[in-house]
Amino acid sequence: MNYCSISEAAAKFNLPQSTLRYYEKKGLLPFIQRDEADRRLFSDYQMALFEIVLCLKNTNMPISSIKQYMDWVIEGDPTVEKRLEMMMQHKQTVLNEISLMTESLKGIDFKIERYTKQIQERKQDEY
Amino acid sequence: MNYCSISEAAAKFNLPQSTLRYYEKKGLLPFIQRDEADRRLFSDYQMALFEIVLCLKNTNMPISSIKQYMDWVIEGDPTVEKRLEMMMQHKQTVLNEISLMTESLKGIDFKIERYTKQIQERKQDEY
DNA sequence: ATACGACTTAAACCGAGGTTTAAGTCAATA
DNA sequence: TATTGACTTAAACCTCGGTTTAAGTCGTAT
Repeated sequence: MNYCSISEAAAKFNLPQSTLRYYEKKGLLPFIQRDEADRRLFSDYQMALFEIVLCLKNTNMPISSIKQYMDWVIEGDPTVEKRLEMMMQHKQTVLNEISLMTESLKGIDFKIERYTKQIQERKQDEY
Repeated sequence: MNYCSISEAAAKFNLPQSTLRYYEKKGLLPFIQRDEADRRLFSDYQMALFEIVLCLKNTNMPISSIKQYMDWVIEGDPTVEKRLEMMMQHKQTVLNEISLMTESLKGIDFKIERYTKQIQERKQDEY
C-alpha cells in the first residue's frame, strides 16, 4: 500500500500538520499507522476517510459529531442505519443553513443597489 | 416614534437580551437611547439597522467587520464607497462559502446513497 | 561524531462569540 | 412601606476549534 508522511498529508489537504494531529487526537482520523520511529503513516484509506471528514467539516458539523460518525464507521455494519440518519439529518441542517444565507444575501444585495445608486447620483450632480 | 424595551427587542429577534447588550457594547447597535431609569429604548430605526446586522451575522461576517461597517454608517455619506466595496466583497465571500458547502453536500449525498443501498440489500437478503 | 531536519508529545495558550453571575437601581403593585 | 419584576453594570466564565511552545527522539548527510 501507499503511505505518506504527515507533511505530505498536510500539503495534500492544505492544512497545518498541527491540525491533523489535533484531529487524530479527537478521534476524527482513526487507524493511523506508525513506522518504527513512531511517525504517522497515512494510507490511501486514511486519505479517503479524510475526504468525508472534510465534507463534514466544510459544512460546519461540530467535531464531536464528526467523531460520533467516525466511531460508527469503526463499529461497521451494525451502525449503517445510524449513519444514514445522521447524514440525512445533517444534509437538512446544511440546506437550512444555505437557505438562511441565501435569504440574508438579499439584504446585502439591497444595500449594494442602494449604495450604487447613491454613487451614481452623486456623479451626475457633479455636472 | 415607537420605542421598545430590551425584552421586546430580544423577543422580536429571538435572541437573548444578553446578546443585544453584548452587541451594543461591541458597537454593532449604535445610538440606543435610554429612558430616565437608564433602560434601553430601541427605536424603529434601531430595529431596521439591526436587520442588516443580522443579515451580516447570518452570513458569518465577523463582529469586528460588522462594527467597521456600522462605524461607516455612522460617519455617513463620505463612506458610501467603502460600504459598497465591503458589501460586494462580502457577497463574494458568502457565494464562495455557499458553493463550498454545496460541493461538500455531494460527498454527503454519496454516503446517503451508499447507506441506503446497503440497507436495501440487507433487507433483500432476509428472504 | 555531530549537526540538521523531520518528526514526536503534553500542555499551555489563543481569539471568537457569547453567557452567566453578582450586586445594584427603579417603578409599580399588594 | 415592603416586595416583586424588569432592568442596569462590570467582570468572570465558558465552549469551540485550533495553534504554539518546549523538550525530546530519530535518521541521514557532512
